[in-house]
Amino acid sequence: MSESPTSTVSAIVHALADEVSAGALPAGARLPAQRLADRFGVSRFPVGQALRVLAEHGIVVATPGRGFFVAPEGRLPAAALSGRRKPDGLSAVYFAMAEDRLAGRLPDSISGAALRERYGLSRGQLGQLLDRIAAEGWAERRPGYGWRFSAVLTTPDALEGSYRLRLAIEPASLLEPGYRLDPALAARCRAVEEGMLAGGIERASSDALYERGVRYHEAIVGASGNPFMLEALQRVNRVRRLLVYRTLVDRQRFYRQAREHLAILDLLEAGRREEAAEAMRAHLGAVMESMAAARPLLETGR
Amino acid sequence: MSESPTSTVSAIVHALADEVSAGALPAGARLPAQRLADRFGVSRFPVGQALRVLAEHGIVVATPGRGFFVAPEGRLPAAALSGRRKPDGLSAVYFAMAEDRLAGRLPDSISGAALRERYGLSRGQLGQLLDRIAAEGWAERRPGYGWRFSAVLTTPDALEGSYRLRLAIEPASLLEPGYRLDPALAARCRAVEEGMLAGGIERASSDALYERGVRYHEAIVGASGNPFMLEALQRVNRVRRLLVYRTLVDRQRFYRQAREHLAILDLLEAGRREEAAEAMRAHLGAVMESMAAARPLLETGR
DNA sequence: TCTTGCATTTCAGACGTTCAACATGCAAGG
DNA sequence: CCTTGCATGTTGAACGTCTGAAATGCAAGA
Repeated sequence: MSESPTSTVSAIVHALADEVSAGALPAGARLPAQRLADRFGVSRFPVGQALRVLAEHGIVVATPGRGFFVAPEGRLPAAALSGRRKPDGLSAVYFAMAEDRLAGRLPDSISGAALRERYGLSRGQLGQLLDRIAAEGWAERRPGYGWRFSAVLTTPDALEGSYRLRLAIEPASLLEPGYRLDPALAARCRAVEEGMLAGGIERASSDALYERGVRYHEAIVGASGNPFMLEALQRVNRVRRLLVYRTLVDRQRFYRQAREHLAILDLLEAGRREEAAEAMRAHLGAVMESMAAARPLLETGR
Repeated sequence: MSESPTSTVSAIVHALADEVSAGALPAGARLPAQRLADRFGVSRFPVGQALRVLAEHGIVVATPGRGFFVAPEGRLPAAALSGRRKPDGLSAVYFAMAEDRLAGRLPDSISGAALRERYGLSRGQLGQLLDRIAAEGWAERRPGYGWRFSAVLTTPDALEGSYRLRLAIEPASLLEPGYRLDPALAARCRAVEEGMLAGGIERASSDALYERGVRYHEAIVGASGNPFMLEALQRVNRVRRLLVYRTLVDRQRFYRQAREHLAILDLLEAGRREEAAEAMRAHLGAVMESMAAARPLLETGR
């Protein structure tokens, strides 16, 4: 606990905690470092560190000289650890910047030095951040010095445009030859949606609701096996998050969305893909309409 | 001529050379540095350098103390300069790397140091390159060290998948509300296509043919005003270039393409967008079929 | 033989420095 | 008055160094 785990190590820690917590790794299961290393695509070194961290939390037990095993009473601490991932520090700045920008607190044009000053970033951090933002399309380098924020995202049309792209891609993805929705994945999606209907919508933060929707749609489109379609959707979703932050969410409409998500899953699992595509079209159209109703909120600013 | 022009300066040089060559800037026109600087969004400094370069080429004349003017006989050297842009050094490595990868000369997994060694790159250069490649989706950082090339692009399906994304996006873009094709842009597109039919197809390199097609489609989709659709198309086109390099082009089919391009322009300018969308669908479908016929070539490797 | 634990080697990111390129203010001239 | 030319201040990218982290090889033990 004294050490601050690096990204790789903590990723492994959380992945294993998840599996123990979910019961995928039963108590007493052996955990050979080499096996785990292969699975995560890393060497045994960070795996060993991760196991030591897990041992400190009582999730696994170390038998000196013989290896690591899942602790008999490991599921509880695993569940505790599984929840709280440390938030990326840079992401916080990213959202702060997006918020500042959308609220009009950042000028159209600004130098990198000014941004570093404002957000307290090092050179490298600012570089990463702005590269990411530039890739998402809401800022670009100016010739010469500095950066220019593009006006695209501040217009109310932007959100609508993002939905129209989804309307073009998502139904089409369901009709891709070779479409195959993994049953296990479908079951997980179904469980999430049903959990939402059974009270989850009230409990979840609006951030979590957005995440859930994104994951559902990306899973459905990803099953098409067309990486270009999936990537286009992922990109538009990353930007859409910024826009959605500024709309008030009507929690009621998430019930309808969840039911529609389930209906689409039903159709897909029954192999009725044309109907599923039509349902997806209707679903997105409905979401778009309910969004258009909330549109005045966008224009008033914060 | 002795100096090696920086990117900003050479961009201005070529932009001005283009305008002089096209006759947009008539002989004797005055070229105030401040005006040009505002137009390009930079300061007077690089503009002054660019003007000096143009003076060396005889495209403009400097009247000491009074400023720069387009040279009476400036159009010829301008046309000469307008053609040959200096190719980005990093781009050459990029294509070499793509070529090596698609030909199987690069392993699935490789460390950054090995890549730097192989292509003679500095740390920063390799970073830029791999970030770009990662953004395009054909390589990704491995946890730990090194990079992993994704298998996606080496499969023959990839090219087909890229067309199916375009098939979803492009016709839809023509039906976007607010679609407006700038008449001047339409005229330029038309001129290019007609030039192609009138012998341009035989003269152009296959690289130029690809460029021409991309520009046409991106112009058409860009007129939708939906930045998400345009960006999705641009991204898929960047990757598609790599795949197309490995297919043999049948020059004959470009005649048919050019005619279809013109027919779509006709429909758009007549405001018959639904029909244009349908024609675009048919056009892409035809291209995809002719590509499928060439598919065995992809599988044999170089 | 397979495993862990340790030591060595390799690697890439962070940091600070240097330098070329750009912005800007000012003086001089048409 | 507007323009150019020059001098000064600012910015960001390239380079080299350094440090922490990961890969790898090897020995010991179950």
